[in-house]
Order: sequence, then structure tokens, then C-alpha cells
Amino acid sequence: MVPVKREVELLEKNKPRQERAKRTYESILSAAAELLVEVGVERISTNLVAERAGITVPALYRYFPNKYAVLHALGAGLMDAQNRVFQAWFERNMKDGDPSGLMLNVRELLAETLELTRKQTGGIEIVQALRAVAPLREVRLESHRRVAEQFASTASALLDRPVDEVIVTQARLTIEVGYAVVEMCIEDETLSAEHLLNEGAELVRYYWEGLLAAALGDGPTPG
Amino acid sequence: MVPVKREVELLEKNKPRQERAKRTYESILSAAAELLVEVGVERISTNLVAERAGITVPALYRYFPNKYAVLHALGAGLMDAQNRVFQAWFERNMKDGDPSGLMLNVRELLAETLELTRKQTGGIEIVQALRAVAPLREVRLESHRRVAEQFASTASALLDRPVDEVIVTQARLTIEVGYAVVEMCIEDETLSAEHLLNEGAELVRYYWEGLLAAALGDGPTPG
DNA sequence: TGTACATCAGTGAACGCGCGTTCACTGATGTAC
DNA sequence: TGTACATCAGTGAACGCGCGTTCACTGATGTAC
Repeated sequence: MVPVKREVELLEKNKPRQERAKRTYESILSAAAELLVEVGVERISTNLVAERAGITVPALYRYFPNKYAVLHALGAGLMDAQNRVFQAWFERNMKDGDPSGLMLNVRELLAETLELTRKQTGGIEIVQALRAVAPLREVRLESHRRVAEQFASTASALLDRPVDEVIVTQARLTIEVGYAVVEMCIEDETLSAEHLLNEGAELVRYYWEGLLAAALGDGPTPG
Repeated sequence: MVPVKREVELLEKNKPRQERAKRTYESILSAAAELLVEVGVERISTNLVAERAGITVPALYRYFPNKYAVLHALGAGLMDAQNRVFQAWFERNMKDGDPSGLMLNVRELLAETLELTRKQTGGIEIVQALRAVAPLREVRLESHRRVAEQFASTASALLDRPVDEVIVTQARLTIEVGYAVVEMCIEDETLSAEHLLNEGAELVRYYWEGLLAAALGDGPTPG
């Protein structure tokens, strides 16, 4: 069964220019975030969003061509914010280009990403919408790929190996595990976020210590 | 922002009794799986499903009260199938109650789960729907919790520690990482599934070797 | 300074359509005798 | 055996509603002179 291509315009139409317009634009995004929590991605509509934002539907259409574009803007914003958290953490722990401290502070990164995602209204719902809605899938994937590539190039220096497909996979897996931990904290209330953050950080640390030991011990690592 | 409770009837209504009815029931599930791929969870409707299944809408309503119940049946089926794969792998690698071989065969489990999920039409879309649609969230969480609990009790024997919150978290994290690896293989076509399965298995192995070493008193990592 | 005017921002009303859901009904199947 | 009958399975038609989208329009804002 070959999936049907679902091309959807995701870009915004008119950029808000005046102050009033910028407030309207923001109120659309907040309304969408609230409704993502309240009615879910499968029920959200431009009608509902406009009503919640306190504007009429044609006003929404002034800025967004459809509901996917609204979700896209919401998702891209969250991905950017997560990337900024990673970037800040990365630079803070790479003083003088020394990557050796990175693995000791993974918990901090996880905790900060969790805090950010919790603060954003509908944070987890936005992430899940990026996964579940096909036209938005690339937003999350591209964002994670970018972060992973940066991580991979640092890792390649640390392990003294070229940036090949394997190391990119290792980096990407690490990033994805990090986000999985954050999402588990939010999704499953029966789990302790504290324990999850601890264990998530340990998992990543053991992995890279293992990779490092293998690189130092066995020379060129076998697959 | 407190999420509104969205109570939705998820149980099936009449069970199919006659042969003809069982075929109808199955054709509803297949149609739903196909449409999940083609139009997505945000566009799927009972009208579309009935049309694709070759029946009229009231016939669908005979078995399911709404579209959530259809997705629930689809999701529960996939979770059960994944659990059976895990169960078979677990028993196969626990000959005579010895868990020491488990960590050496993680790749096999990941590969089998990947194959199963790929074979199921709309496999990845079903999983993402279970995440993104609030009334279905517990289906996936409960399933993963059950598997994790079994894993935790084995791990507690291995590490000679009681089944406490930490070990349950460790087990659950391991399970969730496993599924994350499988989902990455399907979602991101720019990644090599082979490498991902290798690295996912290594990640899990390093983690539990680390935990075991720590439990044994920081001795050298056993082979 | 005031005001005329261009541009930006948002409205009210309307449309056709697919949605979920229900009804009284017909047709298919299984079984008691 | 045949057939009458109970139950199961599926249909056709209808409903009110919210959906996405567009139109010609009014109102708000900023600026040139």
C-alpha cells in the first residue's frame, strides 16, 4: 500500500506588520496550543481556533492558508526553542573545545528540555502532532537531524573517528533517546520524572563510555 | 491549563457472530489501517472507513460506537502482537530461568518488532495515533508498562535487588528505547535500519552491563 | 500642525460538503422440529 | 428431510451541524505633505 502524497501548503501567507496584527498572530498560536490540549489534533479546526483567538475565521486565513500551517508554526517554534536549549547547553559544556564534560551533564540537558516542553502550552501534544500528521513529520525529523549532526561531529573528534554513517546513527539515536525520556516524563504520570532523568542520563553516559572504551581498546571498531 | 476530560466510549458494541460478520469486522479494521496511511488520523472518519470497507455506515456502527473505538481495536491489536513478539523472545532467551543471555540478543528482538510493525498496514501510523489521540493514550502506556514489569522482575533477579521504583524505571526506559529505535527505522528513511538496530542493541547492552557492574561493586565490566 | 490617502487588519454573510448518528426497514443465516 | 421462525447482519434515507473557504465590505493604522 503506497502512501498517497499529501501536499499541503504549510507556509504562512501575509506576515503580520502592524502591532495589532502581531497580537492577533500570537493569539492564533496560543489558541491552537490550548485547543490541541482540549480537543486534540484530530478535532482541531480553523473555526475553533479563530473562535478561541477572539477573531473571525477570515482573519485567521489572512495569516495561515489552513490548519496544518498553524500546527506547522507551532511545531517549528517548539523545535527551535528545544534547539536553542541544546545549543546553549552544548556551548556551556564545551569550554575551550573540550568535549569530555558533555557526558557528565546530560541530566542537565534533559531537565532543561523537560522544563521547556512543560512550560509550552500543549508542548507534548505539539510533539505528538508533529509525529502523527504526515505533512508535519519532516519538521521534527529535520530538527533532530540538525542537532544530531552537530553532536556527531563532536563525537567524531572525541572518538578520533571520521563522521561516517555509524557515528551519525549513534548521535541521532542519542538525541532521540533524550527526547524519548522527556516525553515519557510528561506522558506517563505513573513514572517519577526525577528517576527518569537520572536513568536517561546514565543510559547515555554508559553508551558513550562504552563506545569510547571500544574505540580506545580495539582500534577501529567492528560493526 | 488543565486538559478537559474527553471521555469516549472505546469498547465494541455487538461482537460479530456469524462468518459474514467476522469478515465485515476485519474489513473495517483493514480499511481503517489503509486510511490511516492515506489520509491520516486527523482526517479519518467513519464515513470514509465504511466506504473503503465496502459497507454502509450503519453497518460499521453495529460493531463500533465511533471512530475512536475503531482506532482502539487497531491499536490494541498491534500492541498485543508486539507483546507476543516480546514474550516469545523472552522465553526463548530465558532457557532454564537464566537471564544472562537476554542482553546478547536484543538486536533480534528489535529486528523482529521492526518486521512485525512494518508488516502491519499503517503500523507506524497506528503507533503515532495511540500517542497523539488522548482517549487512546493509555492503550500504549499500559501495554508498555506490562512488558516493563516483566522485564523488571527478571532484572531484579539478575542484579540481586528488589523490584523498586528505580528498577521499574530502568526497565521501562529500556523498553521505550527499544520501541523508539523501531519507530526511527520506519519514520526516517535517511537512516539505515541495520545500523540503527545494531546501535540500539548496543545502547541497551552497555546500559545493563553498566548497571550490573555498578551492582557488583564497580568491578570490571563482564563480557 | 492637520488631514487626505494608501495600506493593513479584520468582519459579516454565504456556499456546498462531509461529518456523526439514527431510524425503520430488508435480507441472510442458523436451527428446532 | 423440509420449512418455519428467531436471530443476526446490513441497507437506504434522512437529519442537523460544523467544516473549510471565499466574497465584498468596513474599520484601523501609518505617513506624505
